[in-house]
This record gives sequence, structure tokens and C-alpha cells, in this order.
Amino acid sequence: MSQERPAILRVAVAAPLPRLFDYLRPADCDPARLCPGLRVRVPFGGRCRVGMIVALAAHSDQPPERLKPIAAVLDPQPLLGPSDLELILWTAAYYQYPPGDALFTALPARLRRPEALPEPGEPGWRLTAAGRVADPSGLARAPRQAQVAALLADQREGRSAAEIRRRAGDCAHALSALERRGWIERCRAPASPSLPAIQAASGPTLNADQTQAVAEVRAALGGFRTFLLEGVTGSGKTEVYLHLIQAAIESGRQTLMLVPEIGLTPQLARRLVERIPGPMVTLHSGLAAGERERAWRQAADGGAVLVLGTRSAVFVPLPRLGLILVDEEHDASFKQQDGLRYSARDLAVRRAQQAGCPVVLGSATPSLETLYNTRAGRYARLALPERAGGARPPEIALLDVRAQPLRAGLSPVLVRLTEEQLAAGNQVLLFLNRRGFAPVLTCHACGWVGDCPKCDARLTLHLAERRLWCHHCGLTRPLPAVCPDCGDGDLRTLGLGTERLETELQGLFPGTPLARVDRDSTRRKGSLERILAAARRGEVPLLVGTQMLAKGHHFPGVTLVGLLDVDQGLYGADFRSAERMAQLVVQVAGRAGRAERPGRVILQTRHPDHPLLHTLRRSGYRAFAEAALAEREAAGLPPFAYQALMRAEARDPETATGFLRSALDLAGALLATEVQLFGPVPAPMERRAGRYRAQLLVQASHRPMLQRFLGVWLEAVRGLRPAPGVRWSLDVDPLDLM
DNA sequence: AGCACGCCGACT
DNA sequence: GTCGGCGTGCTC
Repeated sequence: MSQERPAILRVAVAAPLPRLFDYLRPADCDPARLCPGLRVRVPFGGRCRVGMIVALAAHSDQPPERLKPIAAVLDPQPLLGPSDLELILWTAAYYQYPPGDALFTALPARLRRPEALPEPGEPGWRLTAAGRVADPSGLARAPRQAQVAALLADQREGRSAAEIRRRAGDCAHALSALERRGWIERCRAPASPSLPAIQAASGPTLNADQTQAVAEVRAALGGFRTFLLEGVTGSGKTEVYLHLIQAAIESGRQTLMLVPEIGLTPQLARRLVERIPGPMVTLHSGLAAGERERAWRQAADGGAVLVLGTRSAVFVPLPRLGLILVDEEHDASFKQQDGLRYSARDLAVRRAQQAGCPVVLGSATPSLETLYNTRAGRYARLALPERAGGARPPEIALLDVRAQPLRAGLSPVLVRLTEEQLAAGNQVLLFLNRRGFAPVLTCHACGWVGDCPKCDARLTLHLAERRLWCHHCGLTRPLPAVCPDCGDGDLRTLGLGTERLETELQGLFPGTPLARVDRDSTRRKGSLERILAAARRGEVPLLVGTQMLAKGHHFPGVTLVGLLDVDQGLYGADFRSAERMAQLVVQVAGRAGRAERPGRVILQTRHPDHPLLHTLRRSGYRAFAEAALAEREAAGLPPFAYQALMRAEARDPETATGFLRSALDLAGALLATEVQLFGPVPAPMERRAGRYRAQLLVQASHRPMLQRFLGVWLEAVRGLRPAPGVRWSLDVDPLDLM
């Protein structure tokens, strides 16, 4: 091993530039210490910036006189292992994002600053050399000090202040007394796991399908394989996850579990803590910077056996990764919608491939992409067709509301059915995908309409706050008493939101306790959990809500679910709207008829003959998905084609489209026949937050072709000098073409 | 993204 | 005569 160490350090600098930069090894630094994954401070364009060593190289493409040495190494240990690093760089390349920016957005915020890593651990105490040899009988008259000293006696690396407090109560006096004696000193003590491992409770026994699913994934541990775990709501997917996590733990491996939003499923985290025999950490946007960093470290140092997180957790370093679970894989929140626009679900598969471990994509309503991959044999299908406890699947009925007098958005039939169920002591769930009181406020005298001054959208009336809100840019203003245009007092609302539905239902069913679940009613921390708990206990017979109510909550007493308006989904602007509507219907339907009571789902529609709606109703989600896939194939749409969307926005519409037109011109020269461009066209909502938006769609029949094209095209586009005020971005595998 | 360098208007 | 406007070019 006498060969010379490579002299060139390839560094991802935290800057929006689409390449890596080469630096020289500093003279005063032990070359053996330099390795990929270490953060460094580098001179960069006259200033210093933070970067990360990504590779060591013997040669650089740059002329040697341009190379500068790095200014400092910031970490004693690499923060990321080679495969963690590789995943992030792969992501940057795939989503056409600067590698340095990608890397540092994937790290906890504090590590983005060019500062040395704070020492690991938490502030704590340990015995000094004197303390270790001191005679404890000297503390006979000071029992608190004796207690603390005993606590530290068997713990050479000390205990954190928080842990001492937990075990010995408030003992600040004893600690300072011991410190004065010179028996103890302050130190960085190992962090206690954020969720202490409890004696794992045992769960219900698995049914045959669950046993089969567990066995198949278990047999695949140690190698890469993608599974689709297709289980209707209530079929016990979580129980399968639990057994798999335990199997991974037994083989000495860590599990990464991704969920759409932890805040919406507090029960899942609790259930995992109770059942997992080892430390678990959660990672999501709700954590304070310090908590997040601590969880990240416990994942990175291998201390946590389970990491439960939202999409960004897909990048968490895991030295002993052995299993990845993606729950509700169809959920759109796995796609980041700004900056580095990655799909955490797709990256989870990529990461499993790198790590050589299985990945399980779970859903009752898999995305068409995942079903397509399953059909093609790339993913193995595991099915849980049975509802646990033998509950019957709910019956879905279409209710034609054309020419029906609607009251509070409810047809007479739905009102009657609701009445019946309430009278029988059952729960009813009414679902409307629009929050607020009413989506439109208008003047009956002059026809004035409350538009958002900055968006092509109406202001939604929120009566409780007595304000008008724009749901697209967040603009808000007080509710006018009279028409701002003509001064007339006859202001009227049009349309229906959950807030109004709630009020009207109180009129229709006086005295019936009712709860509303939407972003407005659950803004305060813990209020969602409170409402859901009351609903589960059956204390609230009538539940009203948006999408939020459709996600993973179990209401055993619900026997009737009404979707007041499914038509938005049928003829939405987006080719995915039917898929999303069907997923929503099935997810919401999963709330009904859980136990021995059969459930019923009513879809109010003005298009009762819509073929996809019929297929969904008669033959279920699987058949719907097959039909939808056939339509996509015929139309040449994803998953039968691969897309990227270039968006541009500017202060006026011509500038935005103009930029995209020049981008389109650049494409002309490099266009392969298999790559097509459509546009530029104005975005479906052209004006948003005061800016005009346009888009250009790129589509190819094969992913590698799209990738190759995007690489060269973007290089040319970056050379373009956009008019002042133009902002543009590229979205690879966009989920909505908005 | 920053921050340099570089050529043309209103100020002590 | 300068201080400063932001156009454009680069960052190993």
C-alpha cells in the first residue's frame, strides 16, 4: 500500500452550479484523513463556502494553476457513507439539479453552514478521575449527591443532564456540590434515544395472506427486490410492516419507513414505538432543528433500528440499511414540489437497489406507475385481499344529482340515508374537497366577484375568521360589509365549502354532535388527534372533512360515507385527475363498514355514465386501474411515456412564454425523433401570486432518451440569458402539470 | 446565487 | 473631476 494518495479532491460546493469543483489537498493535512463524505470549507469565487468531498482523483481536467487548496476540513468523520453520497449525486443528476445544492438540501440545516460539527452527544456529566476513586461513604450525609454519584459510577462516558434529571429528579444542587468537590465534571454525554425502547408488545396473529407476504419479503432480505403490497384498507398492512421490521432487526439491519405525513397518522408512530424492540426515531418537517439533527445522527450512527420519516428521510444516512417500506406509495406528497423535485418513492426503490435490500411499496390504491411496473414483472405483487376481522367491503353507489334539489350540497336521498344511519346510532362521514365557507363571494346588485388581485382565482370566504382568503397565494383580507364596487349591501355566497357544510348540517340535524376535519379546523397542534380520537370512540356521529379525513384513520362506527362532489376529479385539467379521484373514493370508502356493520359509499355525480366511475363502482380499483392504464397507453401518456415539465414565470405573460420559446428553439437542433416537446402554453392557472406562468412539456418513450436529451438541452438553456425577472425550473417526472 | 470587473449619469 | 448604476461573466 505504498502508492501515492490522489492529490485532487472533487468537491460538491453549496452553490447553484451544475458541476463539481476540483481542489488541492492542503499541505498541512494528513492525507489519510481525507475521504468522501467530509465537509470542507473552500475558497470559491472570492469567498469561502461549504462543500463536501465527493471523490478523490489523481488528475483534474482543470489547468493546475487554477486549482486552489481547500481552506479547512470541517468534520472529524465523514457525514455520509459512499452509498448515501452516491444516492444524492444520482438524484441531482436525474432531476437535473446542481449537485452541491442537492447535497446540502439533503442534510440537516445546521450542517449546511460552513462550521465544524458540534460535538456529538448532549451536555451532561461524568465522574472525574478523583470521583472514580473517591470513597462514596463520604457522602453518607448527602443522599442526593450519593444518588447522582452512583448513577454516574457505571457510566464512564457520562450521562446527559436530561437523563440524570429523568432518573434522579431535579438535582442541580447535588450536581454543583459534586462539581465543587471535584468528583464530577461537565462533558458531552451520549444522547438517549428520542423514543426509548419499551418492552415490545405482541400483536395479533397474522392471517394466511399476511403470513405469506411476510414470508416472501423475509426470504428476500439481503438482496434487492421491489414488492407491491396491495392491501385494501383494514387488511392489516401495518401488521405486515411490523413483522418485517422485526425480521430486519433480527438480521442486525436498520429499516427506513417512509410515510406521506406523520402529522396525519399519529397512531402509526405510537403503534410502532409500542411494538419495535429497539430505538426508533422520526424525521419530519414538524421537528425543531435540534430534534431533527439528533434523529438524523441516531440514524447515521446506526443507533436507531427504525427511521420513520416523510419524504426527505429517504436521504438519511443508514449504515446498516436492510429494508425500506413506503406506505401509501400512491400519495402525491412523496414528490417534492419545489427546489430539488424528487420523488421519495422512486428514490426509495433506487436506494434499495444500491443497498441490496428489499423495498415494499404499500397501498390499497397503488399508483398506475407502480401497477405498470408490477404488470411488467419488475415488482413482485403481494396481495392482502381480505379485510381483517372479515368485514365486508363497502358497497359503492352512484347518485345522479342532476335536477336534484341540493341542500347543503346534499341530495334528498343522501339526507335521508344520513338520517337513517344517525337514527340507528351509526356514524356518517361526509366528504367535500373544498375548505372554507364558500368559494365565491359576489354582489347581487352589480355582479362584483371577490377575485384574488394576484391570481386567476376567486377568494374563498372563511366565515369564522370573517375574512376572504386566496388558497393559492395566501392573500387575505377582511370580509367587506358592502360591495367594494357599488356599495350595495347584498353580498351573497356561491358554492359550498366544509365550513358552510358544517353549519348547514347543524341546521339539518340539530343536536347531533358534529366534527369538521380540514386544514383550518386542525391548525392548532394536537387538535386533529383530539377530533380523531373522539370520532373513533363514536362520540361524534357526524364527520365532515376534506382529503385529510381520507388518510389512514379508522372509524369503526362509520356505516355511510358520502362524497358530495366527485365530478371535479372526472374532468380535471390533469390527466391524472381520474386516478386521484378513484384513489380518494377507495380510501374514503375504506373508512366505512370496518367491523360487523356493513358500510355504504354514496358518490354524488352529474356524470353517472362516466365509464371509469362505472368500472370503479362495479369492479373495484384494480379494474379501474387496468382501464385507466389502457387509456394512458392509447394516449401515449405516463407510465407509457416519460415526461419533464419546464416552467417559467415572469411579471408579464409574454416574457414567460418568450423564455420557453427560446428554450424550445434550442431543442430543435438536438431533438431525437423519440423526444417530443409540447408548448409553450400558459399554465392552467396562468397568474399566481402576481406572476404569469407558462410551461413546456417534454415527453419521450424511454427514460434514458429523456435523460440524455435533458442533459444536453439544459446545458444549452443555462447559457440562455433570460429577460430580467424570469424564473424557470425543470420538473422531471412531474405529478401535476400545473 | 453572489461577487467581481466594466463602461456611462448626477454629486461633494 | 469622482461615486455609483447594474450588464455580463466567472466561480476549481
